[in-house]
Amino acid sequence: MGKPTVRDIARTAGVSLATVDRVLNARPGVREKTIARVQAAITSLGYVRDLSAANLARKRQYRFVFVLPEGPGQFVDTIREALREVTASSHSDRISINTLLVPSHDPHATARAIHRIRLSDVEGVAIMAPETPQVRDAITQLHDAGVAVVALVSDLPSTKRDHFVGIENRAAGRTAAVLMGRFQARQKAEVLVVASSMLARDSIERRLGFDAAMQETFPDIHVLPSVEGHDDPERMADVIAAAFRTHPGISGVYSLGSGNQALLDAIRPQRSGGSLVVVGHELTPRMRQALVDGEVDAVITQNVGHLVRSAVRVLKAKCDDAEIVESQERIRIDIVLRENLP
Amino acid sequence: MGKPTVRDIARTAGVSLATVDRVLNARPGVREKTIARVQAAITSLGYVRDLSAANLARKRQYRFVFVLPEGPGQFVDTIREALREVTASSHSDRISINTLLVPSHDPHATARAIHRIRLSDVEGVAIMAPETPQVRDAITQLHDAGVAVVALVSDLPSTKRDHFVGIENRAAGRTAAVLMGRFQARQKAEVLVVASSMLARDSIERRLGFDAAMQETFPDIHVLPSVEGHDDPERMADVIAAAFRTHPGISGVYSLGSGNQALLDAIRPQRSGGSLVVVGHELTPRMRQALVDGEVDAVITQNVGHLVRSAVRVLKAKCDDAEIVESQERIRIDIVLRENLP
DNA sequence: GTCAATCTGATTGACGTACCTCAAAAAATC
DNA sequence: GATTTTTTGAGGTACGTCAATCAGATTGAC
Repeated sequence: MGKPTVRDIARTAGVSLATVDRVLNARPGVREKTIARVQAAITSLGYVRDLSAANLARKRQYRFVFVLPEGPGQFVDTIREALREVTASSHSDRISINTLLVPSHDPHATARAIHRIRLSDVEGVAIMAPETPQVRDAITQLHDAGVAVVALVSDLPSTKRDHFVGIENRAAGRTAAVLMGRFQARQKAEVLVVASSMLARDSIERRLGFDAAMQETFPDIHVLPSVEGHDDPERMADVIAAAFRTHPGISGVYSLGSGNQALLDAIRPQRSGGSLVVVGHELTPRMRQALVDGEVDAVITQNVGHLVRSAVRVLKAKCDDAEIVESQERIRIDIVLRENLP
Repeated sequence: MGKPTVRDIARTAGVSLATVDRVLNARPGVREKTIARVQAAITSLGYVRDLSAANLARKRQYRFVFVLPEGPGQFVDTIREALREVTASSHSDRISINTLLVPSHDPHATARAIHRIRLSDVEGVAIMAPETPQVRDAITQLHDAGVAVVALVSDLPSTKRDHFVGIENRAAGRTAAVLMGRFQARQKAEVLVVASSMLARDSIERRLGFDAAMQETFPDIHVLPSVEGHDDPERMADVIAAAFRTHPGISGVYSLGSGNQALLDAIRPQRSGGSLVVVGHELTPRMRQALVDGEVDAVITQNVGHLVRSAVRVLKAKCDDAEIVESQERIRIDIVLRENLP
């Protein structure tokens, strides 16, 4: 005997198909007592509704929108690339994905873009944006319209988002710290922290984690105040050069953000005989190359493919209001060395 | 307009539904010319067959069998646990999974178990076992009967397996080496390698990778010949004690296998004032605890949840003969420190 | 006991595909 | 040109569920 169907439930509960249907889909017009009878039959038979048949019957479409920053940036590029892949392959699961690019660092534009989403045309939205009042309001509106919302990469904790898909950046910072500390040749060392403000919250959390872990585990390592390059190669070169001039003993560089091109270029001339440990975030093509070339020693990253797929799965689960498989959706903090490059 | 259906194809190709059906399902009785016409219509319309509707119509069931070693061992336990989860949640995707436990290290029993699988009742098999002639023959039989076969955790490269789901153990060994080397406080060091023969091939490959990377990157570190504990706590204690007596300078221990309980117990008494770097494989509950307690410095592992889900997805894809999303199915070599414990 | 409101049953037609049959048309063979 | 073979068409049923209708039954209020 195959899996039990609605027919079997109807039979064992002693009701008609129509009633079973009403119960299953929480439609009105069934007495409490009858509902209970049907529920009992369902559990006793171990019935699980055939979602694909159901979706077929109701011509269900999952329409999701991903709101991503538009600006240049290899990390966002890898995410967009992963999203393209997922978009193509999830076509067959009745899932259609649209991508909305908004200028980064422009909360108003982000909020406007979200507002422009035709609520009746969309079941779920994934948002990668810094948390600002404008964005918060926009998310509230989405949520109140019954649209599922997940925060991507950077959490939006004080909004009505349903879920956060991304890594815990504090732990990522701690991880970076431990690698930085253990990779140092000497106990005493000076480490430079470079910020490139992508998503403010992420950088701050990483920095906090980094400092905390450093202090706990490597009290002899001196972490310098962070310097910022503001995505400008020339400025970055100046800032880095200045830092190395002031602190000739620097033996480690930790890059908080993901815009690493300028930083890597700026560091290169500073490498003297001594070994310099470089730790950064996000496995972009550039960082991959840097690992291979030995320019960077470790990259803390998150699997963007997993990230995007997880976001889609979570959105879908929210729409079906199904359970989320926590262990599957937890994004791991990946440590990538040259040796375990994926 | 929605997605094109078979009807649309029939219309634009100027043939009947039956013919489209014959073409789609590669049934005989259609002229080459007509097939071409239908194919043209399919591509021009961008038709993608609705798999869930198709599966519904053909009452398709994916019946998979996982052949796993039975013996004790926390690593296999975690796999079984992950498999239980997947089994439960994939019920709704027409996927039913049975687990077959066979005594580990018994190639004949493994082969017998595989032979006992009723070929007509199964679409795919995932096997975690060492490669032996008996197993190879059994897999050949499966393959010839049209059953999809994937090797799990440990590859079976010279068999007719369709796919391997697991990490590249050589790279895992290299990764372990680099961590071991960089975590050492001094350049000169002695490292003990401990084997616990789980799946022979894996250990050998890890060892090869470990040695190679050590030699390349840390020529000053002396890697001792590996010692074996044979899963026997007392023996392990003796062997370890002996090693530390002979080489008092040991400052690193690398455990190749996954049976780490006995090893950890054996190491504890040997810890003197000097720092001892311990690197092992597989994030079992015991290893997790050891990381938290600082008994172990790094664990090279693979995400067992991902592993099992990937195996299922691959088996399903083979059955549908659909494309495999390589990037999704590549199992990463995870480096786990205390700081990035998932 | 009547009436209305509330439940329930029976039935039907989708959804997109698979698979089957039977007959008609076209092509190949002689 | 007649015969056989191959190809195609038309149509139906089924899969498990949803959604809708309409008629019938039960309930509760008065």
